[in-house]
Parts: sequence; structure tokens; C-alpha cells
Amino acid sequence: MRMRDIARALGVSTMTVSRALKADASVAPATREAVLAAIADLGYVPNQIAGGLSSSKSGFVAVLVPSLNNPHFSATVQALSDVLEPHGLQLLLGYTGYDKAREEALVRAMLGRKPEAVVLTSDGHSQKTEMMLARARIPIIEIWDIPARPIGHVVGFSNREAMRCHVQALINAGYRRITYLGESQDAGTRGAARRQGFLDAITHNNLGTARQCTIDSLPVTMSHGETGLSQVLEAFPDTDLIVCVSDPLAFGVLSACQDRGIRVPQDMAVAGFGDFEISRISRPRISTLAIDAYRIGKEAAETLVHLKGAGADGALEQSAMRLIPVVSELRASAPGVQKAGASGEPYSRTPGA
Amino acid sequence: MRMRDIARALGVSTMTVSRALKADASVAPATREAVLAAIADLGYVPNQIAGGLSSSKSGFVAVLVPSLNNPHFSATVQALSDVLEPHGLQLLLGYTGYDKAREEALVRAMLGRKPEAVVLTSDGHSQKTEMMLARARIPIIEIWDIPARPIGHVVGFSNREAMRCHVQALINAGYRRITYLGESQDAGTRGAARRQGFLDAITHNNLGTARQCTIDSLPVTMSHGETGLSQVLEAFPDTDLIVCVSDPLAFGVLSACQDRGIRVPQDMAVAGFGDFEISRISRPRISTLAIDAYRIGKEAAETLVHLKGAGADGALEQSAMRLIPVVSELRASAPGVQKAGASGEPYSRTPGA
DNA sequence: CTTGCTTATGTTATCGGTAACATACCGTAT
DNA sequence: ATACGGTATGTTACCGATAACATAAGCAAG
Repeated sequence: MRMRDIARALGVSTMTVSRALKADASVAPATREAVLAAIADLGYVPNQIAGGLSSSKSGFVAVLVPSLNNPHFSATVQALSDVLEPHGLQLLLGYTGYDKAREEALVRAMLGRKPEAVVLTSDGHSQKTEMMLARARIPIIEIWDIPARPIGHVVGFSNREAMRCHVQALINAGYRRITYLGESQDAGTRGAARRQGFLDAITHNNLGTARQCTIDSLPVTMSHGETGLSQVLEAFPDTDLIVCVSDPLAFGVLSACQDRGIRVPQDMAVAGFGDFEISRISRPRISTLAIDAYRIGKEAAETLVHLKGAGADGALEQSAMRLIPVVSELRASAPGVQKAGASGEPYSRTPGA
Repeated sequence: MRMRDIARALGVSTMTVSRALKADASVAPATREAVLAAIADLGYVPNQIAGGLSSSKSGFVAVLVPSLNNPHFSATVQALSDVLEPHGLQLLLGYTGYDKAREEALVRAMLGRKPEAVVLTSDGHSQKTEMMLARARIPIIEIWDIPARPIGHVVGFSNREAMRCHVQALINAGYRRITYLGESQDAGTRGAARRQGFLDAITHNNLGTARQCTIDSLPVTMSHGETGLSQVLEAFPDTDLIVCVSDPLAFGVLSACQDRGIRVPQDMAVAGFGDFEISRISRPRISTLAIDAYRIGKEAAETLVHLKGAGADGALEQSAMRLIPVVSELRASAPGVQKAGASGEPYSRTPGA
């Protein structure tokens, strides 16, 4: 079933059919209706591959995220989809599995399909990946973190600065013997940036040598809580607060505390990062840092739509950087808040730039 | 940058370049090396759109899931990707948001890109969707549930039968005043099948009129636990077990119980469905039903690979149905297991067909 | 009645690859 | 030396749509 079949059935040319399928082209209203009726009747679906080759408009945007099983990335993808689809842009989704080689292979495969733009998380890329993206001459948007050397546009926040503020708020709440629990092989990733932010806060407050424990898995999940807690208790038994690299890990630590009869937050407090749903629902709740993942996707998509509107030179336009504010939420698991009797109320603080 | 540019740079024809890019074609080893070197050198990425149009092999498989923010679907997608990518098939992912109109629009958009197969969850489809899929003459695989009227191949299990077995196991453990907590607008979805399975078990055991409460949201998440528990306590205050349509909801109910000082499982037990990580990590643990989501994706992918190997008539071949076994896991929140002192040990039961 | 402009539709070339067929070249058997 | 078979490469047509240009019809103004 081709466009020609529709055209022949109506005694018109393929161009008339093609034009009838576009909203703006000049076709007589009666003709358009007849064409659309025939298409619906025969169940014709236009071949986008052929159309794309001819018009050099593929109609999709490549999106690369480290993992799909992550509410943050889901929300970001959802936002991208919500904004881009009304503009006729579909998403070609790929997940890198936190693996740079895989990311490179994916970028290559995606570029071969001529996406109109590429959106990817700024977690560090291989040199070839960066080269391919730079050569592609299409808009590139890095999201989530602020890369040291951006390829194109950026929509995100500084994980380092966010974690620094978060830990500072916890220090203000009275904690002093704070241990960080993160990933071991995090070079160049968001995890490393968060760790650095933790170190910044510890150093700035003269809290002595930083206490750190790591888990050898990428990404860490709630299942790693037990291992993580063991390590912390062995290395730093007097810890009064464990700051975890993410909320799921914090929840895992919380469960492990319950198993050992450690009262949270009286004996030891637990903090996470990322504002996953679980940190609000768990009992006790987990202090965390809220990130508006949907907004990151939304603003990235809006940047793209704006670039499209600006014309073909969009890719060459001055690259923009949009910063997304984040908010620390100290909950019941932080005694400072508990004492204030506002066990559910968030204590908010928006870090600057 | 086109293939012609590579060809000219080497003084060969485009066909030689094209052939060098395929593993099996007959090209002199020296020529192939020269071509590949030039390609790497110039950073050429073949245009898959043009290649696809010419060879009528798009090289990707369309995958539709209701939501990406769901560990089950993530695992299934991961499996599909793991198996299909070595065969040169990429995934074109779409999520329906549990919305049939959206699903229809997505199917239309995807078919326009000529996927080599379509994999979608069997949650009920619009009539047009079914028609389009049937007409596409490519392999269609419905996964997760067993549809009443399959379009093509099926890889999944019976949610109804699984829930029936699950509830039967809980009845065997001693529960009698069991209340079901599910979604209100679940017509034709997995939720409805699970509800029906619950009803089957209640009826079969002569436990009187079934107790049901519903939450008006699709999908329900852990955040709906509080509302759900309120409804159950109001309508059926003597409930000894709440069976939830999914694990996240069960976790939300568990937290709500803690807020009210309801001891789980002594005062009231909580069961989920789906074996999410959280039901293993939460304290107390949640009785649940394990589903091997990765295996569903893996077997679906293997079915596709087999069909490809079988040749062009794959789509017309006898449609297969693969059943995935599921296992009830009664955990600490079920007193039967607790009494046996095996607080972490799963109690297993594999339902037949 | 003709010119000129607008609107609706048709014709042709092309997007960048690949299938299918054609051909040149080489070594080996006769 | 000739015929033959296989390998390596080139030529041509085409995949199914659309951009760009061409053309026919209709109508207003002169």
C-alpha cells in the first residue's frame, strides 16, 4: 500500500495526496476531505522513511539516558515527550546503562537515523562520542548535570553545588559526624560530583577528615543498603548521619537500620538525594534534596522547539545554559526538624547558581 | 557527507563501500580495510534512512509499554534490548501512559517508520489499533497478560490465574476477612484481570461477599496508600488482610499502617503483586507474587529472532503462545510464614497454565 | 476579449543508499 | 591456447515520498 494507490483510487496525483496530509499546503477543501476519507478507508499509513529521506526531516529526537528504571529519567522523558509530540517530534529512546562504550555505540546508531536533535545526560562521554555529536550539526542538549566542557546546550543543575548546600543544611541542623555513602567507580559521573559537594561542605565547616564509604556497583539501589550500613558501622561507628548518594540507597540503609534495631533519627539519621517518591512515603521519612526532573525535560524540549522555530541555523546559534533550582527537604529523619515539631514540613533552601 | 564521498576518496564505487560495511558481502580484504579506514578517518556515519528505504529493512523493533517508570517494564525492555541488539535490531520505544487513544496514535506513528516487528503489552487495544497491527504484516507480540483475542504471538501469564493462586496461598495461610484494593477504572486492563482472580479465589473458598475498595487513579502508586487504607478501614474495619493490585501500593498501605499504629502483620497483613524490589527491602516485608519480567522480554525477543531466521513468512507462521511461570512469595507480613519461623524464606507455588 | 494574477493540481528530479544484474579479471583444467 | 568458473567490482534502476517547478483553470480588472 503506497501513496500511489491512494492517488490512483481517487484519480489524482501523489502530490495531491501528499499535500492533503499536510495541514498548510494548498489543496481544495473538497479534495482534501476525499483524500483523507480514502486514507482512513483503506487504512493507509504513510511511509515516514521515504518521506524523511525526501524531505530530510526525520521527525524524531534522540534521547539517551543512563537507565529507564529511574523515576527521575522517566519524568524527564515524559516531559520531553509531552512537549515535543505536539510539534510532530517523536522520541527515539536509548539507555546507556551507565556505560560509555554503550553510549558511543548508541550515538552512532542514532545519528545514522538522522535525528533532528540529541538529548543526553551529561555524565561524561568518550572522546569519539563528543566528536560525532559535534560533527552532526544538529542541536545537542546535555541535561541533568552541568558538564565541564559542554558540547552544545545545557539544561541542568550542579550536583556538586546541590550536594554542598544539602549537607550544609544538615550541618546547620546539628550533625557533625557525617559519613558519605556512595559509588566506588564514579569517575566523571554525577556520583563523583555529589561526593565532591559533600567534601566541599565538610571542608568548609572544618569537620576534619571526611568520612566516606563506597559500594562497588553502578548504579547502587535499595538492595545495597545492608552492605552500605555494615561498612559505615565498621569504619565509622560513631556516625550520627549517613548521607547517601541517592534516595533508594538511603531507603535501603533505613531498612537495614531497622533490622539492627538502630533508631532513626535518634541513634543515627539518614539522608538521601533526589526526592524519589519513596523518601516521602517511607517511615521515618528521609531527608532529601528535591530535583524537578519533569522541569528539566520540559525546558530541554522548549529549548529545542525554540531552536526549530529559529530556523536551520539553530544548531549554530549561541548555546544556552538553563539552570534548574533544587531544594533541600529536611524531614523527620533530621532531628532539627523533628524538634521543631514540623515532622512533615520541608525545610527549604534554594542554592544559587 | 555521503557514501559517494567515501567512494570517490578511494576511487571505488558506492557499492564497494556498501558491501564493505556488511560483514558477509564479497569484497577483497584489502579493499574492505581501506574502506573501513577511510570511514573511520572521515567520521562517516551511513544514513540508515536511505538504506532502510532501499532495502526495506528498517532495523528496529517498536516496543510499546504503558509506563517506563516501572521496574517490570524496564526489565522487560532491557531484556528485549539485550537480545535484539546483537542481531542489529534497535528498539523504538514508546509509552502509552495507560491510554488507549495514545496507544493508537503511537502505533500509527511507529508503523509509519516500518518497524520489523511490534511488541506491546496486552492491556486491551482500540479496534483501530488492532486493525492496523493486523494489517501491518509484520510479527506482533503481545506481552505480559494473555489477551482474550490475541493479534499474533503472546509471551506472558494469566494475571487472573496468578492472582487467584496468590490469594489462595494467603487463604491457606489462614486469612479470611480479605479486602482487595485496586484501581477503579480498570476495564480491560491487567488490574481488572487481577481483581477477577481475587474474586475467583474468594468465591471458590466460600468467603462470602467479596470486599473491594478502589482508588481513582491509573496507575496507582505508593502515594495512594493512605487514601486506600482509609477506605478499607471505613468500609471493612475487621479486615485481616489487604491484597493490593501492586507492590508500590502495598508499600504505601504499609506506611499508612505505621502512621496509625496498626501492627503489620499482627493487626492486619498486607500483600502486593509483582515482586518489586521494595517488597523485599521494606520492613516488614510484603508478601507478593514474583514475575520474571526480564524473562518475558527475553522470550519475546527470542521469538522474534526465531521468526526472522524462519524467513519472510514469519509473520504468517502459526502464532505461538509462551507462558511464563509466576511464584507466590509469602513473607514476614503473612503470619503463616512468620509462625513457621522462616521470616525471609519464600513459600513457592507455581500455578499451572 | 485579453492580460494578469491567484488557486489547484500535475510533472520531474532527487533524497542516499541497496538489489539485481553486468562485467572485468584471474587462475586452472583441458 | 581456449574455455570455464569464481571472485571482485561496476552499472542501472528503484525504494516511496517530497521540493521545486510547470501548468491549467478561474476570475477580476482594464
